[in-house]
Amino acid sequence: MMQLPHETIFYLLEKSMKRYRKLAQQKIQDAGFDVSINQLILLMSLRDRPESSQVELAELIFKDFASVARMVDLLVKKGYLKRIESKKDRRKKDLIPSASCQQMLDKLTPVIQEYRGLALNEFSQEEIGQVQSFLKQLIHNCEKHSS
Amino acid sequence: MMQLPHETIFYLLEKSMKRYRKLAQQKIQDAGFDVSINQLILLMSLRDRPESSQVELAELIFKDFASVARMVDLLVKKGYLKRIESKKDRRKKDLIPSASCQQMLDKLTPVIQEYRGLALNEFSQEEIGQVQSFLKQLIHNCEKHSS
DNA sequence: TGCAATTGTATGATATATCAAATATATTTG
DNA sequence: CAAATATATTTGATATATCATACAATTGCA
Repeated sequence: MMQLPHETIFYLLEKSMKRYRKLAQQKIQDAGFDVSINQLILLMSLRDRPESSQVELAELIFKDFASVARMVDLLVKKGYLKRIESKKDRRKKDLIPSASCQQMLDKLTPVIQEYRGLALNEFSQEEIGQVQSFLKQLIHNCEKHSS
Repeated sequence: MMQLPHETIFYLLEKSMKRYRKLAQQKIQDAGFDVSINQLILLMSLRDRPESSQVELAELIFKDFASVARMVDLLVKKGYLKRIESKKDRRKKDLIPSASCQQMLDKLTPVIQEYRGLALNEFSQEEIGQVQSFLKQLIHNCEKHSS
């Protein structure tokens, strides 16, 4: 007897991510900004580690190199990033945030804190910590059994 | 002071889903089948509720109507489903699994149980239950604050 | 009954995910 | 140093996600 997909914890994981992303996207949009959560995460990660290559960014945000390359394309088109050939390693491109990018990130800080808080409302640090441990173990299990 | 994206629980959620899907997809492929996990979940849900409309399927698997319509397209092309105009409600299409679909689902049953088991290895029912409660509350929180 | 609102599906547009392959540059190694 | 290998990015192809729109059929209600 097999559990149906929607009865398993995996579908709750998926559903919770989707609901969270929906909330986040809506709050970002309500605040008047034209970035997706994915793009925002990329920009925040880059702000934290300005030297990151696209490969490093991809690892940091669990995305494929190809996805990152295309997200950077879009962010360049939107005027939030510049791609400049690196002098140290000419395979690489330095990713330079524009002034409008910085402004946007600053203005979005309270928005991000708001939706994170709404999602995690009423949870204790202990609870969150327990779930985090669980997820880390789950990730470890999956990685152990897939190349 | 704001946590960086990759320090939050949301990124562990995202990462764990990706790792799990990767494991599952690989096991399905190793078993010699040409469906994605998404397609498999759709087919399993449909097997459980053969009368489902595409709208109901979409709700069941947390996907958009448009996604489901396109997934059904692909499954029809692959020969796993037939779309037949419903007699009761001519807006609807009845989704009829082919014999090869049934066979595939039967053969995949142990595969699915295997990768679920690998991912959840060493967790107790209590732990899983706690995480499920957490996720349900998280989903509820997000839904409460987004339309 | 007849029209308005709703429902089920399909499609278009764009963003992202994933795999594979191409290209350019760097690094290693014989 | 030259050739093999590795790394960083880009691009192509296809699947999926999301929003919007379109259209047909159904339902609800005046």
